[in-house]
Amino acid sequence: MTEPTGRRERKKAQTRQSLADAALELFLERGYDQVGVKDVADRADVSVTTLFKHFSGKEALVFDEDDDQEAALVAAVRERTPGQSIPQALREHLLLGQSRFAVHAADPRFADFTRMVQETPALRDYAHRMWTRHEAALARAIAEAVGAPEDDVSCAALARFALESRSLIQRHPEPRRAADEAFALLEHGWAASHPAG
Amino acid sequence: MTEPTGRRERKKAQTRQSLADAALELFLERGYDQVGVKDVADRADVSVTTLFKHFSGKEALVFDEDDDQEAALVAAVRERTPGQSIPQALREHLLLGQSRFAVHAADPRFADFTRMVQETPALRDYAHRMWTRHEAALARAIAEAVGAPEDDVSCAALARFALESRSLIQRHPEPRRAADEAFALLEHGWAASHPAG
DNA sequence: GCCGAAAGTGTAGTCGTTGCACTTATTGAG
DNA sequence: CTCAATAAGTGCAACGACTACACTTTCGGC
Repeated sequence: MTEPTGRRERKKAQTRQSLADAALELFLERGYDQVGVKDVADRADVSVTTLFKHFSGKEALVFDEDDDQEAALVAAVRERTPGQSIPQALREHLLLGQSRFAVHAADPRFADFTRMVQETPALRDYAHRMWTRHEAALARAIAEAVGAPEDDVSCAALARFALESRSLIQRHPEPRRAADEAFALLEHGWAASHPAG
Repeated sequence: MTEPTGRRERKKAQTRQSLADAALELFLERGYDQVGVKDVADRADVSVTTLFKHFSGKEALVFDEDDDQEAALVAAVRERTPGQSIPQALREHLLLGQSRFAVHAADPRFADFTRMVQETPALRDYAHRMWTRHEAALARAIAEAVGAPEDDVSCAALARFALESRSLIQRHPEPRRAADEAFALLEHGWAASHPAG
């Protein structure tokens, strides 16, 4: 699967990993804002210049570059089980990620990590950005799925709202229930549950 | 109405205004990223230190601190015309701001300004932040209006989605139509307009 | 008139980030 | 095997946003 890479690429990957590890340790130890990129580079025994050759910025040190998240999102729409609505498919996709989450939730390291991300504005924002980056692709996928024009506003809105739901769900103590409510709103509308106003 | 200010406060306001003016001119002239805070301070004939006593950061130089936007948002929900739904009230509130927009759209200066904001990531993000900052207050207002618990997820979701709609609407060539579609989705749900998926 | 508060100044510093010129190691081709 | 191209890594100097500090000036209330 992950094959015959030369010594060069191996060393490169190793350096990258050292940096990521050093960053995570230090950030968890002292807190993100209390750690300088110099500290991270030092612990990884690497120069600051090298650090920035591997990561686009300080925040990127703690997030994996997941190029396939976009593909997974699009697939969730395109290959949803027949008869299932798009909002429902997206809700399930989100909960899947959420549960992959819960698996590791036992590991206290992981819990501390997500806590730190949520409490550090720079990291919170960065994570949100990485996630909502796929809005355009998702909007296109939805439009294609229902045969709407590529720039249809409803589709763009659904894409935006669905992606925004993630942080809504994540900060809730009971993610599944939160997801159900948020996506019920998207699916059936405000009027359905609040006829009064 | 807003008078009896001493010479002190007048000078302070004047300094602030000089800075805002200098910043706007320079940013429109050369582009946001091509201008340093030093340049702005120099043109306003003020030290950099003073600049930061008046503005929390470089981005804040071009935005008015509107403390009443939150109040207006809450009022739009609380004092909506009887029989009007909350999403509709919010749609109208957004379009009102949008039209106050259109009034000035004739001024080419203003058009250039908004173009610059949309094209400069730092400013786009800052504006978005300033706007969505009122999410919690809006969510509370909605919850109160329908008699739901203060932390109700549907209300929080509606607040988030309504606020997010703004940028969706703003980037659309036909704002009114975009607003209608986005808020129709919120009001009646995806299923209402897309029974197929 | 006096005194404290508040506006403004200059300097020096931190921190993230980049550019540059350089060394070193790996690789592929002849 | 050799050599040159390439890419990783280094150290230094710099830039730009921003802050801390110690200081001067200027109002405004008593």
